[in-house]
Amino acid sequence: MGISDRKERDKQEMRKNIIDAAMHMFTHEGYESASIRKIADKIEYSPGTIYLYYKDKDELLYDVQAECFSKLVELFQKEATDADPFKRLEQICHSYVRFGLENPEIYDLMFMMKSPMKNVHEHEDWENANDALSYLAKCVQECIEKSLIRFEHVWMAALSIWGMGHGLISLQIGCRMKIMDMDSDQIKEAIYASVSNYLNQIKQ
Amino acid sequence: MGISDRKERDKQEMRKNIIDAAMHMFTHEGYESASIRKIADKIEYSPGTIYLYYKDKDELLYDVQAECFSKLVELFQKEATDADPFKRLEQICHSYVRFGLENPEIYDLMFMMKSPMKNVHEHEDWENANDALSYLAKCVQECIEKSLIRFEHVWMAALSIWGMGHGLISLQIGCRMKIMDMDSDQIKEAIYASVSNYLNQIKQ
Amino acid sequence: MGISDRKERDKQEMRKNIIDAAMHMFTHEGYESASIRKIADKIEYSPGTIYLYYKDKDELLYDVQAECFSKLVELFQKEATDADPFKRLEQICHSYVRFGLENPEIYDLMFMMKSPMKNVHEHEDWENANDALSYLAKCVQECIEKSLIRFEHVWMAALSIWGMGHGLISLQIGCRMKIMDMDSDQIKEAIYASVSNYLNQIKQ
Amino acid sequence: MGISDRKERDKQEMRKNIIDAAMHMFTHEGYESASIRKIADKIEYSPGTIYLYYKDKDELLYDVQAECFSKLVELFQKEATDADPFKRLEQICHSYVRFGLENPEIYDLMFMMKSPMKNVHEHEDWENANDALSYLAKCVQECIEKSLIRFEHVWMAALSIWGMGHGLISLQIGCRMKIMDMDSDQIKEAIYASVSNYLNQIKQ
DNA sequence: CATGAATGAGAGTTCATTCAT
DNA sequence: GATGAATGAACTCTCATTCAT
Repeated sequence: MGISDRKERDKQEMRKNIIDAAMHMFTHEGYESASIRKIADKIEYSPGTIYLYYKDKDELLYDVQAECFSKLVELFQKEATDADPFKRLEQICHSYVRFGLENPEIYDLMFMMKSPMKNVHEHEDWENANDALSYLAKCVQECIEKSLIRFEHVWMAALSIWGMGHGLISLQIGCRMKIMDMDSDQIKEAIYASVSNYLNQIKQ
Repeated sequence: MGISDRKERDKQEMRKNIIDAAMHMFTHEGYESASIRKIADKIEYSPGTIYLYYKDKDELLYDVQAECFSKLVELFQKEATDADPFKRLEQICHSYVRFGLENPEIYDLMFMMKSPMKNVHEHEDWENANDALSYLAKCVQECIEKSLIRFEHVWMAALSIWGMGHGLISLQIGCRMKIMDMDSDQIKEAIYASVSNYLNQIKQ
Repeated sequence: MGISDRKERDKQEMRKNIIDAAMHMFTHEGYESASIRKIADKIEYSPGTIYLYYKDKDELLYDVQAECFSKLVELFQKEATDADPFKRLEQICHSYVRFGLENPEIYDLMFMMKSPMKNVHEHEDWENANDALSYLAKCVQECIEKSLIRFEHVWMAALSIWGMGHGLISLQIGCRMKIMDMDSDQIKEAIYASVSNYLNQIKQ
Repeated sequence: MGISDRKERDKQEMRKNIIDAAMHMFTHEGYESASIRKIADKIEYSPGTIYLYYKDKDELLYDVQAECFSKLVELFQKEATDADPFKRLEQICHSYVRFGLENPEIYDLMFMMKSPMKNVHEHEDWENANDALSYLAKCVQECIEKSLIRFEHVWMAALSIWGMGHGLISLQIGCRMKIMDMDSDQIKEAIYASVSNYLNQIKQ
């Protein structure tokens, strides 16, 4: 028992190394640099070794994504703690937007790239996102229970709020905000303002 | 005069061919198939020929994007014609969402992929999107002038509406809706419903 | 007669245009930019037109080379005019070296690139270089006749002097002087000094 | 230890294969045939394999150049061994000229082509050439110390001798000797004669 | 005379992945 | 378990040249 435990532990450790290296490449050199070879180089293993732990690149990216999500959850747990559900909702949204704008490459991996989603099959769960979205969903549920927002269904509220936040962030990451006649800082301000404004609109 | 006219026409026609081929590949085989080689193959020309009309792939994609936007504008002009600005706003949103959900690869090219945006430099306009977004902006402006929606600034209203629509569509295109416990059709319904709901929320 | 004369004149004029454009590209953008297409673009003709005047690129380059040589001869005629043959020899060498160091791309075309020489066949003359090298040869001949240099044969003297000058210039143009522990200016000084020194050595 | 040694040996062997193939192509098919693809074909590997050993073509060519230089040094060590420094100098020059005339494509790579020099940056050493030129420099130094040649500075003597030799060889390789009214064999004779004559001129 | 669209061949390079060791 | 050499297919792009008009 002890032996197979250790093996499992070793395996997890190695996976962790791989993931950390990949995240570092994403963050610091852009997702275009995150090739299997370069990740392997970074941890000083051979490319082949990666395939002992992941069947293909998509699977690896899925795990990297998981790690990113746990960072996001940590952020929520640190920054979105107000007792008042609506205020907490505001905190969640603010953290989410900041996370996206400050970590565009990682946000891309989490919410935009198709590759990591290839292994989440129809009728399966996207486990990576569960905790983060539950955090939002629970908060939304409290808001609804206390009639703090103009929604009846939790799922529609959560989806709408997420949609609004994601929409604004991803337009910016994808350079589509160039159509607004603003510089980069102004755009970021506008995004924060739009989200705040939206929350005010749904407040009741 | 006639000659140079014809030449110009021929040139435009060829560009049109290239764009159509590229759009076809996008739509039917996914954006991964949209390599210069494959596009050239499709129109039965050599890869080099593409470079007589476009200086690089990004420039070509930018033009394909333009074509996509003109389809979207056409759609608006056909489907979003109600005299009442708020109803027209609803029509615009509905058309936009349907366009995105029915043409995911093309929507990707228009609003998500980075490549075609590389030739839109800082402080420049993203001309491709002008007409489509003006269509929305004008409608929003009328809504605000007639106090039909709970917004003061045109740009914030337009950005928010676009953000919400884009957010929901792009989450779906990027397979992130897998987290919702619904099948594909239910998700699409949920997106339409969320957008409608949002419009009701901002109605005043 | 008049008509065919004019045609010939026109033809020469066109060739001159092509050559000038090519030289300009060589000088200002490097020989790598001197593609047929770019030359044609520069004179606002089509690539095909070039082939009405030259059977291939090598032939064109040969003509560009001719133009370069006439510049060199002009330089000799302006700067190498001393009545004393040995002093004139010094002037010739100095002008030649300066020409090479100041116009490396053109020097390359004249004395290093293989392409323009492809149309000078075995047992044929390299006409382009005749005037420039005659200028040197005549000067050398006078030097020998007046016993100013330690050579008996004109051809060997001319070949040696040219060899020395060309050797030093082409090593520099080809970046081989990097082996000397000197910066760019020092190297150029060293080249001038070596040539002067050589002339002193052969002086008698 | 033994294992990593073998690995290193294997790696060096493979590099040697690549270099040999490249040299062979240079020698027998001309430098235009020395594309990555063709070199890979020759050793029956895929093009990508080359990039496991060299980061780009310039780096490969630089290594091929190194190999060429070691051949030249070998030649010096075999043929330029006279105890008398001046006689050794004559032997060096003779070997150098013969090497150049008999291996024009390789000489081109060593002393004329720009590509392999791209990785020798400003203020860096051109290591490949060190041994060969030291061989010359040491000999020249002895000559000067024993007052056998009319030079004071080692570097100027070496530069001049190299310049003369290189000038004559490279004019011939570049087909510029076509201007001399001689056939190929006569030209080679003339080059040897000119170099000998030069050495006599600087003898004191 | 001039066009200029088109070609075909080729360049260097990068990638995810495999597999004998 | 780990290696790392090797693959094969793909990529974007450039070029000298041709030829129907």
